[in-house]
Amino acid sequence: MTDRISEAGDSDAQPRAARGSVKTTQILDAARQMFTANGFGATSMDAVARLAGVSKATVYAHFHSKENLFVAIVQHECRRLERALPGSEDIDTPVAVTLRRLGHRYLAFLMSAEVLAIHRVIVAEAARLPALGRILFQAGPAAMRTRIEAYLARVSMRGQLVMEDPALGTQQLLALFRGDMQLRCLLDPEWRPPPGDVRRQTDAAVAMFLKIYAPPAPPDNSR
Amino acid sequence: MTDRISEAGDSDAQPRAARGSVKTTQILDAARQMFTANGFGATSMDAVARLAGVSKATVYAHFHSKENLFVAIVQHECRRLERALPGSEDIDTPVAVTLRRLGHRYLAFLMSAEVLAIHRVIVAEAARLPALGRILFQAGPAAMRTRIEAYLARVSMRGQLVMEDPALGTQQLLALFRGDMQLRCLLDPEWRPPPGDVRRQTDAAVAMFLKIYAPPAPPDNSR
DNA sequence: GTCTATAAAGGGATAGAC
DNA sequence: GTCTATCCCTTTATAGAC
Repeated sequence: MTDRISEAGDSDAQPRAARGSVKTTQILDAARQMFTANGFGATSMDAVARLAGVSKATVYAHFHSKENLFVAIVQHECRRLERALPGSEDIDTPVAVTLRRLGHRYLAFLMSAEVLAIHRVIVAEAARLPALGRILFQAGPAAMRTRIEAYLARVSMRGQLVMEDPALGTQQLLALFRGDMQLRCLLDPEWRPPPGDVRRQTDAAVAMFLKIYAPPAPPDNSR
Repeated sequence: MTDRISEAGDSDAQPRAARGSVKTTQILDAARQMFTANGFGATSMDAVARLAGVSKATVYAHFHSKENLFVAIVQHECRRLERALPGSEDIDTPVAVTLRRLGHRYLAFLMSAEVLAIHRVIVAEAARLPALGRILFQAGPAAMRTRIEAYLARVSMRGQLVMEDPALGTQQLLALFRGDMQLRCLLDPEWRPPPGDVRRQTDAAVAMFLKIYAPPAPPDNSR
């Protein structure tokens, strides 16, 4: 059990050397590739060092241990992910259009190779590093939920939707977007949604959502 | 990379010894515990042998390799899971009641420790053993979908629901049941849904579902 | 900080006796 | 089939020179 993880990992997952140094970047990049491609257990520090073009001792000079490096990677990826989340700023576009566009971008994001990879590696190690899962959940699903909720609350206030509980509505909308596509991609990496299915799924989700939450008799100017 | 997996694994994941033998059962049981608790990479054959109370050579006498043993475990668990899926047989109970009960059992099932564990270990190794992911998806989500779809089609034929596309309706219903609870449990093993949330979520899902698919003006005899 | 070389430990898998 | 003992390899991590 070489890759058993003792605790919640070192609290400082920072490189010991200068943060922006060239080698540090090379190591982080190589580690990201290896960890997301092969997972924690199947990635050796030798392989990381080789891919980064440095010696193994250099890797250890920058990161105390393998777990330390892993935590640094995950935190780094979470920051990237959070920045890449689709927004929904256009308040004047018809709600249906915004929601469809949002769903499309959300699904494309969720099922991109990078996001699936980070999900996989987190799920795999979550039992031994619970803190990482929480970090990812906050940076990903929770952040997304907050953004959508704010948007839904805003258009509700403007009377474009009738929604008592924006938190519930957000959960429902995102769940309808996802369907089982995300889980299926995680379980079967060779599976990809058939062409057109993403659009069909988002359209069906928005249609269902609006049947519930659209105001009683609005002039339908969304299509 | 000792735990890199070359191919789709041996096609026969059967023990070489008699199937029902006591030692075989002990080994399978020990391996299930270790794999689901620690994942593939972090589980050593030594540990399995020790927990099973046999020697390592005996383990190898029953299963050609570590991957072989892993595949056998996953297949075994999938059969167990499929048998444990909640059914929906009572055709005369009001639809709302059946759906609420179904959702409750579905969520309890999805978030049981055993199901989460097998999901985790599959997601972790899916990149290297894609066949396993497909097997689990067929045994789990796909099988569940088929059952619900058959039920929804049946009650639709009896006029208790108005639904053009039972496949779509099934996807929507299950997605609403899950929300983000499953993913959150996978990412953060220490997180559990707050008491009452499961019921609230299923009730909200059924309410939304029926607002869409209930017949126009039925005598509401479900509550 | 960075390298080469190596220590120390653990892993999967097998030989050979019974 | 089952055990004990062991082979052989990879892994993490470090020592010591520069």
